[in-house]
Amino acid sequence: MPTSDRAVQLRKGVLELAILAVLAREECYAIEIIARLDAYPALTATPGTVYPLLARLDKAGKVTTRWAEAAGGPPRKYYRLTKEGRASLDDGAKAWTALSNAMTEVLRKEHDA
Amino acid sequence: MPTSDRAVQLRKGVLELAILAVLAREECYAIEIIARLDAYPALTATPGTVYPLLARLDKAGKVTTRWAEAAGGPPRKYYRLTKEGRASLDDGAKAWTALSNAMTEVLRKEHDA
DNA sequence: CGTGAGTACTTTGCACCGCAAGGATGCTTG
DNA sequence: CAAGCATCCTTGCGGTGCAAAGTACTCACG
Repeated sequence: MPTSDRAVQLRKGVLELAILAVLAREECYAIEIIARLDAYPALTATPGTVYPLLARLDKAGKVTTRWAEAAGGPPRKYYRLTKEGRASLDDGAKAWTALSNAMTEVLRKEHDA
Repeated sequence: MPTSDRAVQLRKGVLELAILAVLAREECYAIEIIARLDAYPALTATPGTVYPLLARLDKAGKVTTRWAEAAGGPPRKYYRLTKEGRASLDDGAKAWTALSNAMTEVLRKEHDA
């Protein structure tokens, strides 16, 4: 196990949000996304996680894809946020904030008390 | 909004932590825990979630249980945090903080940018 | 030319979690 | 005793993250 089992569970649902956020900045291809997330140690993700997730986003209409030839390597599949994707990101950011605030409060009131 | 709701996914792994935090304050029985969590709108949980979760905590040695007669109702099963449970809570709180900080940062840098 | 290294995409199968729905039991009150 | 409430527990489904393995394209080098 690369990370504790708890971290795996905590990440559920969060990675989708993180990826939407990354794509909000600019169009990316999968490995680029993974590299960006790697900048945040708690958010590292593997291809086995990211590719199915991107496929889901595509199917849900939250992103569009386009193939582009790359110099010195196989073609890359770029993902771009749609309006729906942007709305989903905004929505998710609110849900995250609500959850984050609730947890901060419960940990402070109950745990530290 | 069955299980496909984003909030449902975001909650994964978080509820265990929230329950450990509640039990850190004082011994509780299941319905009491649910009521406490209800004070935090983002953390409401149903019996179908809480009972299996508590059974897991028990099996993992993070809590101990004891039956107590209750005036005006069936006996209640009280859950109390063990040392391991306390350690798991401290550990989880750190993992949560790390994830929370990472998400806050990624949302700010990528989303708002 | 062909072999290997590096880049990039995809699929499969497993383990875990939250939840709705339903069921079982004990205590109280009319 | 019947109705109602409080409390506990189980089953089955859908969704997610992950490791592992597989495919395909390009370039460098002998």
